[in-house]
Amino acid sequence: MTTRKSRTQRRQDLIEAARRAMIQHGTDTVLLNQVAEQAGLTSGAVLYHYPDLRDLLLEAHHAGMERFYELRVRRIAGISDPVRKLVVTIRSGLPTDAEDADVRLLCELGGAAGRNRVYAALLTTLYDRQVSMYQTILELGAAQGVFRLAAESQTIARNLVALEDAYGYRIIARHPTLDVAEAVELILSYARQVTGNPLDVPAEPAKAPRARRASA
Amino acid sequence: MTTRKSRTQRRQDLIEAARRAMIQHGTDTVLLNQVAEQAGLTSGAVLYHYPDLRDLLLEAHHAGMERFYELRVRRIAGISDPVRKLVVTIRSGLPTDAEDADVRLLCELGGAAGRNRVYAALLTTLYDRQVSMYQTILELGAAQGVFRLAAESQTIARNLVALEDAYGYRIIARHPTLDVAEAVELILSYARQVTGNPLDVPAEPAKAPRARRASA
DNA sequence: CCGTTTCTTGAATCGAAATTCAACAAGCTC
DNA sequence: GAGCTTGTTGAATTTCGATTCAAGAAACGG
Repeated sequence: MTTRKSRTQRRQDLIEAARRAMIQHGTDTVLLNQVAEQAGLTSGAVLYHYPDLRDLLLEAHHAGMERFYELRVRRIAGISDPVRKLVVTIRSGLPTDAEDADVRLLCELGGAAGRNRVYAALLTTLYDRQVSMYQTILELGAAQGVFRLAAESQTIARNLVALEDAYGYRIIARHPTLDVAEAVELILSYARQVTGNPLDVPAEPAKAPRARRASA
Repeated sequence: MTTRKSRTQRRQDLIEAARRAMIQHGTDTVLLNQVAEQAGLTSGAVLYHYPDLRDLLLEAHHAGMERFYELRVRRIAGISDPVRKLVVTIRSGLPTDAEDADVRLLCELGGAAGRNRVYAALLTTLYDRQVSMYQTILELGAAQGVFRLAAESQTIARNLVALEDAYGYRIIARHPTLDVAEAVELILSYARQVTGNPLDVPAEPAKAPRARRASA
């Protein structure tokens, strides 16, 4: 039936399938068969590659996180203006909408982190990396005299990431009056106060949006 | 074996048992037997009172949320000084530590909200109520001339609640360098900037801490 | 006390999903 | 293209938890 594939290729496929399955059915309610279905295989085949489903789920979460972070890094890679850089970073930290697959997965992870130390560690790492990212931007801007920081860069950076996270949850939970645009404004309100910069950057023309797997 | 109890009393017990069980095993991986065990009953008895386990879980989440909110309201009930009020409110929005039962349950809820509309609605309501709470405090302080608000009260209130939420998650996930005291400082940093008030309030002497059920 | 209602148990049943495994197919090497 | 390795299936088996239910114990009202 299904064409045979190389070990590494199939594992990659399975990780993607697991991501999709988890977003649809939940990190710890997803069934082996649901992952198999997403991959277009049978449960036996999945088990052949991952004798313990939990290993696969962990790898999938890891990959999802990595992808999310890498995407953000890539988005600001070419930008030199600190103001523009900061604004784009803020925008890239929020889900595109309530269906955003990457962020939904992260929310899932957040819920499980209270019970699962490995997931907790994963999220902690992501948080810290994002803080560093902001910190770099802030200090660069300060060095160039564009920002006049009203607190330590770490404090600001931590708060910025915290705001992103929290609004991510709200958006995923479909808050009726708190959409993406509103969340951006709320975070910008803080960022303006604390950088002493109006942060006037026109909205980008909508480019290719981030992958949206949860087509349910 | 177990002593017989009145309908309402037993239902109350079951809600508490469900709370404990969910914190230990996860909102949507908790087993009927685990709830029964927490209640010191058999699965049959649980089913007698709640033919559908999901109803019980929902009530338990609802009760947990209500308790969390009510506790916060009660904490600031007697305080008239807006500065003190604001600071106490900020402190009461964070978990006492990584084991804090109430907040762990809320995090669970957050993770499930992406898939479960009812849970999402529950959290949205809680968020909005907390925003109102802050908004009242902020406007009262502004009216008294103690605060000089640097943005709309709703904007500030939304950001304050968002920060609390996010740091709650970090603390529950045991971030190694972001403990409760640090989180309070981070939020206060924002609150100071935006109220134009130094918010100098000595730490309360540790009173009876919030219930900590997750003794696992 | 006696009968009734309410609550609880424990064992039996049912169902769903995980796990195992023999057979088979598709590449790969020489 | 024969023989080996690797990947995949599908059905059988096992496991585990939910569900049902007959029976019994505790309160309660007269």
